[in-house]
This record gives sequence, C-alpha cells and structure tokens, in this order.
Amino acid sequence: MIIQNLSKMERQKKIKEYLLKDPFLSDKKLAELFNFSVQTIRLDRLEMGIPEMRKRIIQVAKNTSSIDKVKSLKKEEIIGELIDIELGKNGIAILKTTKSMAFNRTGIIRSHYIFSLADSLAISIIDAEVALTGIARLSYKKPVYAGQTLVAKARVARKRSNKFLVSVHVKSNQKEVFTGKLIIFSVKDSSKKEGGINENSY
Amino acid sequence: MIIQNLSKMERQKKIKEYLLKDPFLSDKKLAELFNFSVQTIRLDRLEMGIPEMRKRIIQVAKNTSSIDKVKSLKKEEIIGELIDIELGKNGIAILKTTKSMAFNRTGIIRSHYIFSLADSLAISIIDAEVALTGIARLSYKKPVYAGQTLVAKARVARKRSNKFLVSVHVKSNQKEVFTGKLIIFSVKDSSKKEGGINENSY
DNA sequence: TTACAATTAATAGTTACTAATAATAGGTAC
DNA sequence: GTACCTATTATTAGTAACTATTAATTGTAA
Repeated sequence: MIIQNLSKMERQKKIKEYLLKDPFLSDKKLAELFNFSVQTIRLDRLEMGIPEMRKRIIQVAKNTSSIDKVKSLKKEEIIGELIDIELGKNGIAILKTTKSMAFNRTGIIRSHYIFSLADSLAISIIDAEVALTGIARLSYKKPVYAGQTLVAKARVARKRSNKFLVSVHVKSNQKEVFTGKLIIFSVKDSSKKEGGINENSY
Repeated sequence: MIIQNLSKMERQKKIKEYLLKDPFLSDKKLAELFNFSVQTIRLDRLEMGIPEMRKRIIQVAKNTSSIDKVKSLKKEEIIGELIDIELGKNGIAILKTTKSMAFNRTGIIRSHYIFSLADSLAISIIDAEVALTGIARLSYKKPVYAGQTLVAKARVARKRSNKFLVSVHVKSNQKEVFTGKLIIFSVKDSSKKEGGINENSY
C-alpha cells in the first residue's frame, strides 16, 4: 500500500498520523510507505520535531507519552485519548464517538459523554496529585452524531492558590460543539517539576 | 572455582533482578554498575537468554501500548436507577457508586459520573421525543466516595416554549453533594406518541 | 534563465548491539 | 611443570537506525 503524489504538507500530516497510530515505524519503512527517500522523511520529522523511532519507543515504553505526565488521572481514567499536554497550561484530547454513546433514535451523542471528555481533560492538565471539579458551566452548541470525532482543547485560564479556572472547547470538523468553564480544585501539589516540555507530544 | 562460580551466579541473578526492575539498562550501564566488562555482561545475558536492551524496550512498549486508550462509560455505570418520575415535572434516580467510578488513589467518584446521573435524569423527565442538553451549571459540593449511594432529584423549574430549566440535586446520606441547573431543549414533542416514556436516557 | 524550494545523495560519526575469535588470569589434575 | 579448564576481558567486523552536515539534482514559478 504505497502512497504517492502527496504535497509536502500532506505528507507531513500523514507522517504525523501514521506515527501517532504506530510509533514503531522507522524512517526506512515510512520512506517505502510514502515512496519518498529516507532523507526526505528525516527532514519532515525534523521540521515537525518528531523524535526518532527508538526515542519514540522509549516514550511509549515509559509511558512518558504525554499520558504519563498526568498525575491526577491514570490513563484508564481518561475519557478519550490524550494526544498532547502541557501540565498546568493546556491539553488536547480526542474522542471518537460511537453508537453506544448515542441515543438510539437520533444517533445524537449523549451530553454527558462530551462533558466526560471535557472534564477528564481539564482534570488531567492540572499539575496536582488530586484534582476535583468544583463548579462548571457548560454550553452545548451543536448536536454531535455518532461517528464524529471530537477534539477537546483545554486551557488553564486562571489560577488562584488551589483554584484553577479551565476553559474547554470541543470541536467536530472545525465546528465548535461544546464549550465549558470548569473550576477545579487541586488538593495536593506535586511541584517537583522536571522541566522537559515537549518532545513527548507531537 | 567454586567461589568464582558463585559470584558469577550471583551476578547473573542480580542482572536478572535489575533488568526486571529497569529494562532500560544497557550492557554498558550494567557493566559499570557491577564493575565488570561489557563482554561479561553480554555473555551473562546470552547464557540467561535475555534479549538486548532495544528488544526489551520494544516488548515493554508493545505491552503498555496495547492498553485500550479509549475508555468509554458503560451504560450500566451511568444510568443509575430511575425510581420515580412525573413526566414534565420531576423525577428521582439512584446511583450506587463503585470503585470503578472512582479515582484509584483517592476513591473519590469522578465528577462526570455524577453529572451523567443528573443529566440523564434531567433529560428523562422532559416530555419530548428528543431532548438535548443546551447549557448547564454544575456545582460539586462535597466529594463522593466509592460505595456511597447517590439520590438525584430533578425538577422542571421553568418551561418556555421548547426550553426547559431543570434543577437537579444529588444527595448522599441526606447531605447535598451536587446541584445543577440544566437548560434542556426539546426537539420534538412526544405527547401524542405511544410509549412516550423516554427511551432517551433510561 | 535565474532563483528558490524540495528532494535526494553522500559522508562521517553515534549507540547499542551480534558474532566470532583471541588473549589473559587463575585455578585444577596428574 | 605442563596441560587443561573456566571466567573474564579484548579485539575486530558487521548491523540498524539513526544525527549532522554538505552537496548535488530536480522541478517550478517569476
């Protein structure tokens, strides 16, 4: 299954996607897959800041792959898939909706699935051992239908002592379907930061 | 000979132990740790049939990455039990919380389970074929611990055309743990429909 | 045609190995 | 003492999957 005739941007986007799905692909295999030279693939990786295969594998093994940085939630506790995170700042999670999340009759996703995505992402980005939701304001903009993929972006808008105001925007096909403002309380601080921002997530 | 054999055996045993704890150790690092040459470590690994570092890491990575990243809420887990309802007016639902709904570390129930209870109850008391949550204000008063039983009471506070303001109060042991105000939109009226009781959420 | 981006090639150096062979230190057996 | 044996260490050649750098080639648009 060789892919051809791709623009540079398209190729880079695809490389990203492929590596998110399968971090075990070497440059050589990618080159064969996309029918470009190994050097081109390497340049692409460099431009996108994606580390080499061996480092990616180590990340996966250590679970340093963004998910492990999360202290409040373990990976099984996160609804959706966490794809990028900067602790204390922001994060992105994706949820692929299915029929089982929807009302049978309409195929519309039940609101609490969307809230669950937003809420667990919001909690994930708090840099604390224990984080609890206190107050939330939710706004559902558009119905989401089973099969649509939701992209949630959360951002710490304000911090006062142990109180975090987190805003979450959920989109499907570039269109906003949900926004929420959550006030989250951190119960314990885990401030033994080990600087390394990014490389973990791409 | 015996003494040396013993030390060799001891070393190999230790290597095994070290690698079980930390599969990321290279031969070089092991050699430094045990103060033996890299070649000796290699021979030890060979004798014990332990693969090289990179292969060990791949094993670890494949194991951990096989974990299902997308965890969704199961129906039985969120629904709770609808114990009383007056369509268009009010309703009561009960949810027995379990460990699987809680943070492992603290045993505190994840907020979206409580919201799910409140939201699906609120939707179910709306006398409409399709009801969707539009806006919600949530307030978590107290942490709920796994094992506690939650009682949710929902009431239609106001109705304007297809817009319902529903307030939900959730208690555990007579104490309020959550309140929410939800604005729910009915999309179609079901007052004439047969079996007008909501399959929507319950 | 020139200019520039995109792509490919080529080269040297790295890590963490495998595989094979050889050298050395120490003891044992007769 | 010499032959033998084991454990250990060293050496060499070769591998995959890179990084980093420089250079050459191809394509395309002004």
